[in-house]
Amino acid sequence: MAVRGLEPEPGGISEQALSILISLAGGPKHGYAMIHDIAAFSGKRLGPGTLYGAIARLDRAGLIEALPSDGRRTPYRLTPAGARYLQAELESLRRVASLGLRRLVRS
Amino acid sequence: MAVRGLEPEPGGISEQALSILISLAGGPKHGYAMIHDIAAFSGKRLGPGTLYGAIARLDRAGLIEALPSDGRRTPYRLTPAGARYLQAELESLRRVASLGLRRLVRS
DNA sequence: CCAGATATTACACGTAGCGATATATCGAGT
DNA sequence: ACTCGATATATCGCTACGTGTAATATCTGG
Repeated sequence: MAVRGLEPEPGGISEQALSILISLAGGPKHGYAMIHDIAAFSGKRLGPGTLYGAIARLDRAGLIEALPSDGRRTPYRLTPAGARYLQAELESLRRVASLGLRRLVRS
Repeated sequence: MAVRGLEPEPGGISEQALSILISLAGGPKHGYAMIHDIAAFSGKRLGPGTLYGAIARLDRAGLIEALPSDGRRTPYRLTPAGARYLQAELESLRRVASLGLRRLVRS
């Protein structure tokens, strides 16, 4: 990661936290719904510890924010800063992944 | 990460460890050379603690292996398992990054 | 021959990731 | 109405990863 302290920049965020942002890019969701969404598009199922821990950190970092809760569910959505951050991160990721794949075919 | 225990699969690996694999996909390198290569293609400079820690874990996991050292430098290369793992990981990553970007433009 | 780049090792700290566990509520079936 | 499984979140503790820093040694250029 890190979202160390408060800034979204320094070391990047973990793949798990990134999954949360991607999930929220598809529209506001509460935690449990993210688990299913993320499992659907990435095949990886986050445990509750990972999920709610990461949500709390992303919230603190200002990349996501809570919407009014109905008591049982607390939905979250991307903040504008979160959307900007996610886009930059994904573009960089896609670039690096493509580079790696090009290197692999050569060898 | 993880490379938890020994298996390459369970939770995926960190972005830093992935950078090492990508760097080695471009040919065998010793640690210090990886730092420069990774900085060149990703813009992120790994500290020695991060780098050599991750190298040790990847070696233990069987994704990379050491080549004969000249005493001062110890080069590493991808193992076949490491190459297979890297390819699967990068393809999945590129898929997910593209999905995230598609979701972003819609909103 | 001296300074800076190269190259690696070791150590300690903070914290993220994760499983396990606990708790409570909702919906479907009987 | 009752039960069972799915839904939904909170919390705790362990492991180990990422990181900076410092120490060490060697090679190279001026």
